[in-house]
Amino acid sequence: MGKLPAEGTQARRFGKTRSAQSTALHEDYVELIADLFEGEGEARPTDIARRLGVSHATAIKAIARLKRAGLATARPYRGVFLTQKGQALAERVRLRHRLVVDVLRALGVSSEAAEADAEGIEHYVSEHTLKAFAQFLKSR
Amino acid sequence: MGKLPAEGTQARRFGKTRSAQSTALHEDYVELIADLFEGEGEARPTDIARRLGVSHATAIKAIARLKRAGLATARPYRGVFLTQKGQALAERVRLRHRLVVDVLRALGVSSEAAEADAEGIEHYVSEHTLKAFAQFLKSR
DNA sequence: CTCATATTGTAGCCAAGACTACATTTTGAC
DNA sequence: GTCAAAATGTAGTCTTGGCTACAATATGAG
Repeated sequence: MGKLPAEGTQARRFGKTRSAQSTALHEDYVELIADLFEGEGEARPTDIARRLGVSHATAIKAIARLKRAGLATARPYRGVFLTQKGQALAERVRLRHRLVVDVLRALGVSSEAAEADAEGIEHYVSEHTLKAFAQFLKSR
Repeated sequence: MGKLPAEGTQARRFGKTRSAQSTALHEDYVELIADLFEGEGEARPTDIARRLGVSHATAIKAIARLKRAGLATARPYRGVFLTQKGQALAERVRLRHRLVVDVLRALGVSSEAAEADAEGIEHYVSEHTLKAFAQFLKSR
């Protein structure tokens, strides 16, 4: 880390994005695991992999990273579970996702496109912007 | 590549995002190089690195990837130039960036947050959504 | 014209995220 | 209860994007 921009001539964007990238995948996995729990009652690596469109090996490695990050627990052949921290993250992610989708739809984006785009967009919406979104939806 | 989702039970989001990830950095670099050209008349690796907040070595490697992707050319110690393809991409990216920022601001997001968030968001806004954004801005 | 300094380039390392191929467990049919 | 099939896990490889450390080239003072 370290070495913040400090911008020379024409201060501009860039900066945050870089480190945020890492978080996005965690968020996707956690969100999906919470989802599977609700729908299926359990979250198995194979289902996770299928839903994310990756190989099961990839999913398992990602789950290992979730464990390292303290977001999930998993015993061999016994499925994946979210820790409290993981569940909290899942909840936040879910609210944010819904908010982004709602805003997009309010702007005239089709439901399908809204869902699809939100999946990418949601990871980059700051708290500030999130609040503005909520405000906008309320007052219109 | 290959192996598209095909979704089992409750078809949901995910899918596109994965491959789009790779494009985002290319877009950032191309956008910045175009920027530097306008502002400084040239795009040097060190400036690029400073503006992106990465080491110059990282920037140089990224530039090599841009060259491989046919977006830029660069002769040793002679700066970086965008190909036609690179310039076209830069233009598209710039328009999109502006549109995203304008929409965010229209929704009540502060200029600073709009600029910052747009940097991440813009890479995930589809053509469809872009059109909706333009429409929204026009008709209000 | 020389030489210190700044810029640029190269090499080697690392972690993440993805894959395929192979090994191990579980599970369910029989 | 056995055994094949499905699920899960492990190992090894690749690319990307990042870093530091070191080498090479330009540039500008003098």
